[in-house]
Amino acid sequence: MSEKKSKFHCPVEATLSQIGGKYKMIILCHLIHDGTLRYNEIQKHIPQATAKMLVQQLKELESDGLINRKVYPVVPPKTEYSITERGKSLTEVIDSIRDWGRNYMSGTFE
Amino acid sequence: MSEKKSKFHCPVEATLSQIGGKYKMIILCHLIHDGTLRYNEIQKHIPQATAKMLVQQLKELESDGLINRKVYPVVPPKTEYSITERGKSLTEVIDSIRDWGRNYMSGTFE
DNA sequence: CGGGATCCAAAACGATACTG
DNA sequence: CAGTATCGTTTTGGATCCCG
Repeated sequence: MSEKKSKFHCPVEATLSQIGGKYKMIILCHLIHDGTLRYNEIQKHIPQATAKMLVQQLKELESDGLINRKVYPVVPPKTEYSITERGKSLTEVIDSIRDWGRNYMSGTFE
Repeated sequence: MSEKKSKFHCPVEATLSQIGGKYKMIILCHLIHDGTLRYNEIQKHIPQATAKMLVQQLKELESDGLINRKVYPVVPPKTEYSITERGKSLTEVIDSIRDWGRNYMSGTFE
């Protein structure tokens, strides 16, 4: 087989297909640097995201193997999210984006 | 004044506000590594983008100071795009994204 | 050749209400 | 607490035709 002619014209597209979602890089950034977080902790970090969006993005990240989701069978519910090894491989990407953003926000480029 | 309470909750968002558009990172990648390109050369590099989308993204990149647009007053028209110094500051970001994508495409993570 | 203008479809996103 | 379901809006993207 292997007639799969590669879905992507450019490697950049391949990366974006995994982390191009609106909140995905932000989620990864927090999970990489803060470690394991509960659902509502993530929500506090990203207050502009609605629950629907957050859950959706978390699910996609999980099914792409970038984050882990662990549900504790207790009441009230408790769910923890953490970065996977595969997710950690994005550390350089996320950090460079974060660093550029810091410079941008501090006015270095304006 | 300075009552601008910072539009971004996270530096990652700041970066995405500049290069988060669908084709922006791909455009920047080509302009960074290939140098100056004519409009139709960019289009050949990104065949899945329609003219409308491409022009839109190029305009936004230009008004954000990340790329230059030079129009030659000749017939037929000729327009060249190139990276600005500010745009070059994104080289690390773009390269890390491209590098991760290369690994992803070559199956390292699958 | 390098667009602009218009119209339209689809996807992304958000507000609200509800649930185990 | 950690979601799900539904609906409506907004944004994104594309097809087509037009222009200097």
